[in-house]
Amino acid sequence: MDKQTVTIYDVAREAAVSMATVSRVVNGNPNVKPATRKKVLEVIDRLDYRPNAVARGLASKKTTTVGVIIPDVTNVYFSSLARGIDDIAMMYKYNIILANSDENGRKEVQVLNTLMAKQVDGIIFMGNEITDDLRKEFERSKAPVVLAGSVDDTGKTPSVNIDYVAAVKEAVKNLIDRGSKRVAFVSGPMDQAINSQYRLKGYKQALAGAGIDFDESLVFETDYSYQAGQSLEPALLAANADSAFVGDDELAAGVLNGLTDAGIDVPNKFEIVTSNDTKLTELVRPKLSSITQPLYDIGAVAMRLLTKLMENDEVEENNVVLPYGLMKRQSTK
Amino acid sequence: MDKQTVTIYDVAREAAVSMATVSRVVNGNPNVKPATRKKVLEVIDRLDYRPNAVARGLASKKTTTVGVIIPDVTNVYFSSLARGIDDIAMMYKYNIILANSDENGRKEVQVLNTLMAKQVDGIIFMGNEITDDLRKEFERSKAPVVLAGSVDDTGKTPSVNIDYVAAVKEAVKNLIDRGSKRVAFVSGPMDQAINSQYRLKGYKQALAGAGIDFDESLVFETDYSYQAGQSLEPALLAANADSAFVGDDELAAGVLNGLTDAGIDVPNKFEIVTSNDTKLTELVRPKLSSITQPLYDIGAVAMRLLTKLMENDEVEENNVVLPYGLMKRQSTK
DNA sequence: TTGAAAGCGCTAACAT
DNA sequence: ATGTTAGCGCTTTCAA
Repeated sequence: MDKQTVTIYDVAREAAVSMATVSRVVNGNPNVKPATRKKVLEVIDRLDYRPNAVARGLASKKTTTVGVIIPDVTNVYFSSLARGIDDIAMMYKYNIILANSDENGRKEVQVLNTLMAKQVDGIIFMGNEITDDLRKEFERSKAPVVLAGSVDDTGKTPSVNIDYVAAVKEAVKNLIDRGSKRVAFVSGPMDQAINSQYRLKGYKQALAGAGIDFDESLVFETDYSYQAGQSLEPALLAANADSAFVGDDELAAGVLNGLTDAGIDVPNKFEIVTSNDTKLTELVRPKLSSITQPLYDIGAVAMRLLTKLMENDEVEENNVVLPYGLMKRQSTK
Repeated sequence: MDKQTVTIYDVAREAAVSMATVSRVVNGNPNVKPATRKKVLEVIDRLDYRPNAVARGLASKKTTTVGVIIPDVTNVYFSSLARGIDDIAMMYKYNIILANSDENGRKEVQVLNTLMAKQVDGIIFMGNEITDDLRKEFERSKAPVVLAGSVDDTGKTPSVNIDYVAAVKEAVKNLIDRGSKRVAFVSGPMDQAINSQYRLKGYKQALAGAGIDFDESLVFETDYSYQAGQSLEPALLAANADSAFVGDDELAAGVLNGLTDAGIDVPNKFEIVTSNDTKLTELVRPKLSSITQPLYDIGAVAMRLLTKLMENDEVEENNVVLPYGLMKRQSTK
């Protein structure tokens, strides 16, 4: 009935060798006489034998799959990282189990547990609020964990990022230097360390550098959505802001369009600089000036770091910081 | 050294029952006396026992993971489907192995093989060129395959789509009815059935319905990228087109911006209607009018269909067609 | 309601 | 260079 599955045993019998020998040729072990190898290969081909990765995983305790936790695949920032992760994973013969978390702590812990149950060899985590619960899970995981584009302020978890503080500082300084008197700080949830500990810090440093007092009323905490940005226009104007640093591109696109649709001239009356340099920045008009980040590379380097951790290779630096840049487009003068 | 892994055997010993009993309580088998269940649960908790999904997979021949082949996660159309897939998968306790294919036939076949080697219980395939090689793989797979947002013109593979012919026909008819004399057909690769067999057909039907002769020079075959669209502007004008149907949103955004940046007034001098109704349509200015598709649902329904196939449930219809719509925004009059 | 025991398909010592 | 033989950790008859 069922397409009869061919096992290593069948191959061994047909080729008149032992299972061990078949296993050796399948795994490229050099200790096989060319003649036998040829014979075995011939039988494998004839029977159309395909090794069962699950059985292999049980016996060898390696599944060659890694778990990837992502807030939302639909967000271009994260999917860009994911693409880098998958490409490098494939290069090193790993597969990816992808799970959306919505940055929901409960979901994250739960997913983490099922990934561990599935015996993944490693985990890449994206998400900006590393709660203690989460950190505890990371620690008791025997599979190494790497953060991609996500910070753990304790620095305990290996990670790949850019220097968010410096990047925001520079971006905001530029705004001020060009004459902006009241720079708004528009960010996602402040309970995420990346916003409260890093970006806000860079913002404050830029203000301090210019001798400007920090003004709480210029801080806009919202969620990462286009709509949220769009509806911010009245508040932004009410606060007398004349420019904004924004922590996410979709959010920034919303801010931009909200302003423009209300007749505000960007960049002449209001400048905007965003954070992630996703392709969205090129789609809108005016195009969004942005901090640039090597998105694909953040994912790729994170995966590469993970392979080293999984294979117990030397790792010089557990917290990799990749270079950022500043790209002037049309939303700044 | 190693965090000692707790096995079902340890639990059985500690609870003074057999492995079979432990297995029963773990799997919610009702044939266990409440008292024993309680005792076992208590030991599981105390030892912090976590069932090994790989061992379970080997013994039960079910891995509760499905493979998902996607052209590129970074494309919002596909990532939107992927999100629907993952949510429903999670709801039914499956995990997703996600693999990017770049719609490259060789890669697709290879990925398909590693997914089968990993004993996935089912596969969701996105990608619009189902070659014979691919179809052959589908057939010899014991795991069921479902296409999401992707057509197999032979209709042999279960799938979830909208009626592309009717949708394009209607979109183009609207353009013509509003006065467009020369509607361009801008699509991705023509070796993809969705373009050559479906969309083009709808386009031709609309022309025929209006008594307009098909003009080869109005067909623009390109790749699915923003840049490709942007650089199409001279050709579009040279062909004397006064409107365009475009097969992909990123591509359409490129066409729109290419035109606008060249000083063409959209929609007054040139109308554009796109195909996928991703969030990109709302980001650009003017906003893109589009065929609407229930993107998330296409993924969700595909995954739901797959669960039925995997569990041998009744399936009324193997080729599900979801409703489409037409959304007028600002790129059409 | 519970247990014994035979696998699932493979890897990895260990022998030879 | 090749074979023998334990497992890997679990599910699943089959008996009791």
